[in-house]
Amino acid sequence: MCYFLKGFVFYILDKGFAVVQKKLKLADLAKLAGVSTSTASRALNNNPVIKQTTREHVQQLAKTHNFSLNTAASRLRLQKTKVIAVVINLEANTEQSIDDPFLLKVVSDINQAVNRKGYELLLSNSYMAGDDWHGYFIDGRRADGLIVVGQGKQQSQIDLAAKLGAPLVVWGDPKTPSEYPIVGSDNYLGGLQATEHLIAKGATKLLFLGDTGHAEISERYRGFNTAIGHSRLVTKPQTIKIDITSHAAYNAINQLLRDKGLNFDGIFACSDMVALGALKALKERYVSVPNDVRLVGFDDIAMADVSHPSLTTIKQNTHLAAKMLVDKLLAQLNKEEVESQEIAIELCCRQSS
Amino acid sequence: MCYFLKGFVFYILDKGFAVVQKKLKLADLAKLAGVSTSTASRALNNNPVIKQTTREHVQQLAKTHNFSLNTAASRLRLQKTKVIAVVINLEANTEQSIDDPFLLKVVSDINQAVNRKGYELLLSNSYMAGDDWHGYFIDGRRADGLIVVGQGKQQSQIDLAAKLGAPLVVWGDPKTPSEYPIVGSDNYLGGLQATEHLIAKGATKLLFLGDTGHAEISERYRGFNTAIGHSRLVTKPQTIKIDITSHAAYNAINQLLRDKGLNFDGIFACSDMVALGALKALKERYVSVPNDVRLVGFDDIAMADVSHPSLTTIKQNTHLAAKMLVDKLLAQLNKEEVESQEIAIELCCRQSS
DNA sequence: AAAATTATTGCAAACGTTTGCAATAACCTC
DNA sequence: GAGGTTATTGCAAACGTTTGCAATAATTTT
Repeated sequence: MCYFLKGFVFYILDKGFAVVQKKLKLADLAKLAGVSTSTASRALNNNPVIKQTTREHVQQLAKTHNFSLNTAASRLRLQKTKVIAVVINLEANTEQSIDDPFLLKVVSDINQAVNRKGYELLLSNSYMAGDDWHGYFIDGRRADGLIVVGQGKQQSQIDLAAKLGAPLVVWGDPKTPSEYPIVGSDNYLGGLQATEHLIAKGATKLLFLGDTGHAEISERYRGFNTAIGHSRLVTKPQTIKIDITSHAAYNAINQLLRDKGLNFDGIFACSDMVALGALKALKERYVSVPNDVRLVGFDDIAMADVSHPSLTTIKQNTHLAAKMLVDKLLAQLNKEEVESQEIAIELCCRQSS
Repeated sequence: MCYFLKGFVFYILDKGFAVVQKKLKLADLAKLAGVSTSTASRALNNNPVIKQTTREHVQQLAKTHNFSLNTAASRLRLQKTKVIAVVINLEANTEQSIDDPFLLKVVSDINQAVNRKGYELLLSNSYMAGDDWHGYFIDGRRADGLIVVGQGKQQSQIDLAAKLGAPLVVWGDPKTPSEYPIVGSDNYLGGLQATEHLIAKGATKLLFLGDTGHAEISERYRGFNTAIGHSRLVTKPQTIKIDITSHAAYNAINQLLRDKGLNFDGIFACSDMVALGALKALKERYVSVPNDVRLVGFDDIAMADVSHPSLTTIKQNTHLAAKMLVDKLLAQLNKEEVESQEIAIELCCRQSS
């Protein structure tokens, strides 16, 4: 085949030896179809003002020629991008890292939810976006809206972006008062149920493992304390503040056992990774789980089910949460009012308790 | 403050009650600086042809006004996006899912490597991109290049995109002959070392667990068989073909133990998730690891170290691989010739063997 | 069959950058 | 201080869409 079009020639060599093919622009496609650029544009967008047969003709031609619109031009003209930015909001220093399986699961679920709505996903972080997220993403026309994963310890960047008018939603603790919608699990109830479960299983000397500086985790901690308050049998609980990593948990439990011996019989870990780190330390010192120590985690990551003993945990419904996040963001783009929303959690009772 | 600019007025209310601020365009910034648009553009790009003081003045002004370029316009004009698309290439049906921790780790490492080079990351998949990746990403000006994660079982989409001239690199098995560069671990050597290790630890009845239809895994399998060929003690090994998930592995080992009893004493699992699934099944039936069965995985995901017994595995250097992928892609954008590259693997000897 | 209505198309401007080229300003050199 | 060189700036076009409005073609009404 060989086409001549005003201004240039392009070849398609079917043999597969070489394919030199100048990119078709809409004007070229229009010429091939024998219509004006505007008609071609409308035809591709299935605008009913264009005659049915013309629409089909142009669309057919676009398909056979593998035509794709230049999104840069389109975005410039339309002032929207059909892109949603996901910002992983983690403290720069140590702490829970981007490698955290739970966070990645959240991102993956968001990705699916975003795609289902016909949007693309720009994966980002504060390293790229700097401090002024509104400027970078919205003014910069990189995305139409933001999904922030993680409230972080201080929320100044989120607050600023929201104040400047960036459409945004946050994965975090929905009980936090805020100007923007927050979607997340009922962390308080999760903490409560986890701890009640530990107590029901006979634990009386409880240990909380996690970083209460986090909004979400402080709610889980509140639930922990409430449950203990309801019980007469439980003596004064311990709290060990650690980074949200399995490694930190492993070290913390090791040290505790070394220093004070086994002075607890139930652990509520603020995340599954933390629980698994603790579990490893316990097993290495031949502390039986669940006989000597009952253990409950949070998240229900894939590993929870695969570990031995499998991990009792509070399941976070990331799939549903992702859908809610995207729905609320799109509603905002649509100028609707939206509110924070709590996602129900579920106790998954397994072998560790 | 209150600025008057030809055509509109905007206010910045410092009290924080409301911020109504029309987006500055380059022309506005130029006007504020008292220079032409072209000078402003060059100043922002730090073009040395512009006087030092002018450059600083404009840059300063841009900073105080939180100016950001409209990337849509910029991309249209420059014909490049400063975006790299990452395509997760998974079979639609069951199989290894996007939730797989190892894959997510790879994506996360790529994200970092991409950012370090000043590019952004568009996270995508065949659901969005359809069949014609070149058309969608490159012609559509969504990205300047593609990183494909996973060769998939058939590579028609990758081949097509490459043939059409899309700058692309693939995470996969670098020994596969291809028109495009593939970066990945030395899977053959990994399989070889893993299996030699099992044999060295005294295993004689070996079991391979995984899907040999995959390019990478078939290489690991080749290494497995080579190692066995070198040994006199090992009797005819078994191969169980399963999806690359812990669940499938758990079921497979359960069924094998039920049907044939413990007829193996060493397992080479094609991935850590598979190994962990197998481990769980073994522990539930009180088969001791490593005493009765030695177990080696592949990947070295975070869980490998946290499981109990911790998992001996072949570590894939995803961090380095991600850097190589990005470097090679950028080199391609730079019209340089690039080749496939093998990343060294490393045996991580832990408790399971 | 003319007039009025409706269906369909095309013209041209606009979106906000970047850059080749021309123009001017500043500086040297003799 | 005239002529030549260099440093600095601005004009205007171009990137490829989409869309308001005007224009034409097709259809209906009278």
